[in-house]
Amino acid sequence: MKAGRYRVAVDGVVFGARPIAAGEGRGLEVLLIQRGVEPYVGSWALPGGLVLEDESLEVAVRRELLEEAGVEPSWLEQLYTFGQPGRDPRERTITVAWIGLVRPDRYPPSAATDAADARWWPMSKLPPLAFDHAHILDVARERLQGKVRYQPIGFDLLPPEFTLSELQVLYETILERPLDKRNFRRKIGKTGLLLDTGKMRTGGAHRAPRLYRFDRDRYTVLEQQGYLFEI
Amino acid sequence: MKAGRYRVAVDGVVFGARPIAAGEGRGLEVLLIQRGVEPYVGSWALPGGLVLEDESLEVAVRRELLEEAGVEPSWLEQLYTFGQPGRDPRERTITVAWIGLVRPDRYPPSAATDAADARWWPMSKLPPLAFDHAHILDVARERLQGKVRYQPIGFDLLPPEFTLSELQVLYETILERPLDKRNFRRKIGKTGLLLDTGKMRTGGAHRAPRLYRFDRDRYTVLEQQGYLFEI
DNA sequence: GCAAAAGTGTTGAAGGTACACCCATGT
DNA sequence: ACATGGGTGTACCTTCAACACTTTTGC
Repeated sequence: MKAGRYRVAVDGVVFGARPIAAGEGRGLEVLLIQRGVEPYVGSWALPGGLVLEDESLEVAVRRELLEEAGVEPSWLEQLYTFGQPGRDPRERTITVAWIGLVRPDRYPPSAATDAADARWWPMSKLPPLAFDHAHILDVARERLQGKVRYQPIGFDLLPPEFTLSELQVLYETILERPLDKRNFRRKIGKTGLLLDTGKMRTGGAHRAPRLYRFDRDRYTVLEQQGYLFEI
Repeated sequence: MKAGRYRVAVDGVVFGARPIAAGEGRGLEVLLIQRGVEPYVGSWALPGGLVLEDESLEVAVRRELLEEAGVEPSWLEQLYTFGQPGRDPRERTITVAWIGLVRPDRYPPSAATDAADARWWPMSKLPPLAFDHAHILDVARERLQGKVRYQPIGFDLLPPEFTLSELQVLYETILERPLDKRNFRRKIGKTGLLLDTGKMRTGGAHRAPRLYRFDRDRYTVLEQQGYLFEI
């Protein structure tokens, strides 16, 4: 047994969620592409591909996500590296998996992009996945649930302006448990990271809710001062 | 620019700590090896090496740690993958870094092993490191500080039987801040994960402290029930 | 007997959880 | 007018932080 050189790939687990009416429970979605080549031709898979010679891992995954699925995640971080021999039937391939979030206003569901075979799948109704991608996706879901509680990444899943109910439903969706409305609002309010735009969302069937905006600049400042976001 | 095959390595950041008398403050230590070949010959580096053709990443890092430094970590998890082009001056090498803990009773400091050029270095007085290993070590230190608070891995740094003061000093060392003795004892006690051995450590210069043992089996059970350890 | 570490409880502050009603709007 | 989601405050309980003295042992 000797050391060799192996193919090195990156895969991106990109989650998205559209502004969902409370109660509707559309749920979290993940971006998958349909494979056009062997192996697993026709199967759905995480977008990704081989790392080019002069690019970093992060540049590689961003390039692949843009080429294959037309998305540019507003948040992206390395998830885990999967390197089990045999995970790719052709040849040993080590893949560095990344986890990312995409705002729906940047990537409308089922929109026409050059990636005709990319689409969002609800996490509750996934197709069979190629390679060990089901496992990777599972690791990603757990990481997202942990991460969202102490880093304000939920905002990367919402349009720039959103209502408190939308934010709450999003957190409930990710955490897979209900949250108390009044406690949630108090907690979010106390962070001081929400800006009241003064605007209302009109046109809904009921009382018009206030629209808020995430104060990203303020978070950057607070973060450097050691501030800990927590929900 | 095209995709190629790259060298894939694993590196282990192994932390250790000997039972330290309170106040002595010996601090956390990390295991380094002195390089015998170019590049960076004579420099200190993290133990590690290339992944063999039929081994998983975890097997590879365990093998390298045993071969190069003679240690078998009682806790080990993947840290991060570093793949910046140019991080190895010879040829592009992607390294999957791991973080581990070793109990001192398994690996006496400066003991003679077949790894003559391996030794513990105090985190406060590190030598210059080869490659980007200083950066990797920094990432590992932060991860350890975060991890130790909500996973009972501190016990992997102590001998099987230890005193509460030793445990507290260990936590203070890792977290780099003092802890209140009474609050610490209450918190640790409430987890129900410590077994009183009934024994005392005699031979010390002062009042003999009780010896405790970590109840690993009980933790395994509690963990599966969703129990969250927290200090 | 003294120096040094072991061991032990209480109190006040803060934060978390549970809970119910009125308000505004569109149909 | 009614159905639906928007929006608000309080009381209780749990948890966290701060704090000082007695006990045991070796020298």
